[in-house]
Amino acid sequence: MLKYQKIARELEKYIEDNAMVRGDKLPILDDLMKEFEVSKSTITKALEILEVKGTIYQVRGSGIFVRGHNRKGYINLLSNQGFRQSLKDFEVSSELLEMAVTMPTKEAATNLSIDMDEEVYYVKRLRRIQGQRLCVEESYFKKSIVTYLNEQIVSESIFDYITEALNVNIGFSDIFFHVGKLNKKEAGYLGLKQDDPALYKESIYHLVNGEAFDFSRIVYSYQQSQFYIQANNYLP
Amino acid sequence: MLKYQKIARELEKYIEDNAMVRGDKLPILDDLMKEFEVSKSTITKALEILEVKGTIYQVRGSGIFVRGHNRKGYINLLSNQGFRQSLKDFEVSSELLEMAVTMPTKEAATNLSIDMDEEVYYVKRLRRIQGQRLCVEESYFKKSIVTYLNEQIVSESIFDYITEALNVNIGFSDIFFHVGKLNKKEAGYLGLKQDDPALYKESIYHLVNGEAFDFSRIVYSYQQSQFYIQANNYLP
DNA sequence: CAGTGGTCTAGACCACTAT
DNA sequence: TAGTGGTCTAGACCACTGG
Repeated sequence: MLKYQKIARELEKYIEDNAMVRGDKLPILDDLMKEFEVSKSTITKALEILEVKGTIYQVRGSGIFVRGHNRKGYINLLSNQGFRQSLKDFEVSSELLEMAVTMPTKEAATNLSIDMDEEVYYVKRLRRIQGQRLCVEESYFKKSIVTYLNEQIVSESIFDYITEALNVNIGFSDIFFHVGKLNKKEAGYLGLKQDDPALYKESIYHLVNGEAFDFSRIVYSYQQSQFYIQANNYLP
Repeated sequence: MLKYQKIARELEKYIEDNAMVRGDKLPILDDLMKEFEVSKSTITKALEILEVKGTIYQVRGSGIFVRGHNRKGYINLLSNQGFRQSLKDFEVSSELLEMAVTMPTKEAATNLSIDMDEEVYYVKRLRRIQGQRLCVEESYFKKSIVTYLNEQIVSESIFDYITEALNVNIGFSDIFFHVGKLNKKEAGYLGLKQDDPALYKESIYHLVNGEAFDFSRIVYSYQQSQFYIQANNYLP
């Protein structure tokens, strides 16, 4: 593991362990350099990661402070490692509805930039949060990248498996969403009524080399879904 | 202006001017260093900004490539400079519904971390996109930071004014959102029916020193609002 | 193996904050 | 004005890609 990654993780742990909250001050740069026995740039890089993630903010001439927010029950929209990170305090479960090796739909093929005769894993799951139905997710994984899936894997975190067992490096993702009305089938899955509001989210995940490997479409129940994002303002 | 900011902007312009699309290759690091006559780290910093913004992605051993996406009509959820950046191809207008110097609501006071007797500017606007009603926005600006507003400013981009004329440096923002059903009043503003779906978005904007200065609550019409985010995956 | 991006260092100097 | 974070440099060495 890289030095700056390790430092970033340890600082996150430090914040967690000391139950630090918004506005609390972290040690100054000089002390962090001495503590971790690295150069200033390496500390800076670690802090930058935490800044981008929304964990801290730095104020020139003043110090390094904990960010975070104080609303409970919100899901981090950008946390793509399943829901593990943002909902670690919640009970999240997955019910497998369907799984198959198949050809992609036209929509999936377009979003994955593949031909319609290239095989994909299709996975459909109902996800619950603390027993309540949260969303229905349909995913298409390129079989050339995600070479194997089974019921066991799919009922846990697919992304953990992909990154750890298959050693796939995820680079970036494009997320699109809009609000709409549930159709009858969707409403059935979520235990709601037809025409009830819903959030529709489509994500395209890419490898570090830019190749798309996963297209997913999620319909969130309007009752359980509250999201947050922590943004930074670059380039004034 | 800082060197790396200038370089980042010029590279954005280069991509734009050459109508580059996803997958197109930019000059290699070495050439960029020579072209801009700066050190490797400075180029790296500029590229990092573009990477975080979702403009490019870098592949070790291969090159620097244009990212971007190809869906038209989507709003960048993280673009907080009004809608200028992401919707520059669209006609966006604001109709002022209400403006006053007043005391905050309890909700606004909480989110801004101020007392209920501290003055704020309250601004309520209806925003249109290509003539269609897009959203209703209510904002509370701390008067101690945003010292003056008028109808002219408010009908254009408040954020442009704040950053440029008032010289306020925006640091970061927390964004929360959920889906719900319109009430009668909201539906009236948006030209929709009661109980139609809507996206509710709350944002808290902070200065670089972490002080909250703007709390806003936006209700988006489900018909006009499609959003996107370009995310990066840090720390596997 | 050559090309290309990533990590890390040591240090100079700059810009903002708080007192 | 001392303290603290930000910018920038020059260079060594590492890791991945692709012919």
